[in-house]
Amino acid sequence: MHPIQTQMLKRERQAFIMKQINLHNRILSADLGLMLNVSEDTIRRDLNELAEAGELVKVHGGALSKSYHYDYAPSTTYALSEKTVIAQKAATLIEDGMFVILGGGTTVRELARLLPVDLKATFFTISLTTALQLCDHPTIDVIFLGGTLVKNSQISVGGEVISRLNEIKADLCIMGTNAIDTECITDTDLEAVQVKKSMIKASKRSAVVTISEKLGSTQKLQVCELSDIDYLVTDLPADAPQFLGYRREGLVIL
Amino acid sequence: MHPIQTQMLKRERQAFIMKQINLHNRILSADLGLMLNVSEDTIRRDLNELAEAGELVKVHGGALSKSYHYDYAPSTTYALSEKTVIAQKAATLIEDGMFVILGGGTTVRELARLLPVDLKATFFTISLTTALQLCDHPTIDVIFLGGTLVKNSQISVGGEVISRLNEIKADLCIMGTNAIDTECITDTDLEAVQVKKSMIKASKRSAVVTISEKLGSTQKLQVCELSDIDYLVTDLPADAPQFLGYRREGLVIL
DNA sequence: AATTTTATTGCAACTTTTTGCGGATTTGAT
DNA sequence: ATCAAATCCGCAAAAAGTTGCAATAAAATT
Repeated sequence: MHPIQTQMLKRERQAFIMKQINLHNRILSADLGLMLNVSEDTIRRDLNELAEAGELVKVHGGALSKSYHYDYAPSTTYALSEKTVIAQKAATLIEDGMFVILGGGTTVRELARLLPVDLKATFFTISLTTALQLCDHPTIDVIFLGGTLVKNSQISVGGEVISRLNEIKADLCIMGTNAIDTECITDTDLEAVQVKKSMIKASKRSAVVTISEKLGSTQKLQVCELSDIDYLVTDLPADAPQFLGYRREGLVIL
Repeated sequence: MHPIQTQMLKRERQAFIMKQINLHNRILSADLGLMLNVSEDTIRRDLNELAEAGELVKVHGGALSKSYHYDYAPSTTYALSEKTVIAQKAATLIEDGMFVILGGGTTVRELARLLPVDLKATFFTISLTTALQLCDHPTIDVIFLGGTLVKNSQISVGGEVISRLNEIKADLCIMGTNAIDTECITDTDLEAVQVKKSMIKASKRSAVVTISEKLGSTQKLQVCELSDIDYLVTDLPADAPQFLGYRREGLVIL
């Protein structure tokens, strides 16, 4: 990153700035000043002009690419399209007559929304929003596993839920997760972790649904080992390179 | 989860925070401070700004995803203004430290919405929507009484709920009703009626909330005699002529 | 080519924004 | 009730931005 020697025209300089922006999505005024060997005042004037022309977004300290994803979609589910893909894949795991335990989270809710209309199965859930979604389905049975409600995540936890789960032997359990790496599934809330453990124990098979962004992340509390789950469902194709290290005997990646 | 090295623009930092929030639904200020290598004060200021912009929900210690918040749609509620009046009157029955059982229906949900923000009490409910509404309250405890869900009313019924209710001795029970006349409270759904009976039995005192329109109507299944309830809360003033025939020893009309 | 005009640039003084810190205060959990 | 963590408040330093202006460079005009 050496300073440019020769005298530059304003046009060239601004072209150079745009190149940097498109390359790195961000740039600091101070860095540009050094690179172009002009005062930061000049840089700022350039950035303001380019911002005015809509070429970039000026912020305190530098500028960001217009395509930079700093504008978040409000009031809609994050990464909805990915979650829809996941939900559709996960839905194929459910067959008529099954007993299925569903957890909380927006991905599972999306699954609940996309269940085939003619499916006849029995669902247990600990999530208020998932339960509400399931109530919209005409032919399934829905059983809510009551308990103390965690306000943030709107799921029920506590001994009540766990002892109920101990009485159940379901065919399948589908849950989201906060974090997953090649070793284990982890989460942040102790109570929720307890319940998830029980959900897995109460099911013949367990599926974890998650957007691929979460692959490789870790939280403080362990739900289970990766080997304890039977299906991993993400938005990626099953043969994606991101699954390196995740593949093993007995784990089906969808 | 390694700290970020290079100097970050504020906007980038906030975008990073939003990503974490959307990914993990909740995040601690302390963790963000470590990840981004800035002071917690800065994180808090960011979180407050994002909260102000409606991008997330700020809580003590960190922030939550906005996607977990019950979006109440008041426009769809029939006779909302009457129900609001009722809810406000009924709310006066609840005092700090009480154990309260809440039923389903839009009037009760409205009550849940209008609880004083500083109320400290424990609520039991069988209604998904009432429970969701209660989850928005900062200081109360909420316990959902699980069971088989009735899809159109989104309440749980069945032996499960009833045996749970048998274990509870609450101070107050507040329920809506389908019909009420000078003799008794009646309803249409057998399962729901069973649960209501148990709710009343599980409470020292019982309140029925209903819009005055329903006064004088009758359904096929009896929940209880009018004398079994302690409070009748409607949109009418307590001395309204419509209450002729309803007044009796031990029934307070609000 | 000389000259006028216009635009660009850097500088200095001043304002605003951002950030971290100490201490008072509130909050949440025990 | 008690105690530690989280938050709030004000402040001060550093960084970034703004403005006016003079010097200089580029462009236009004669």
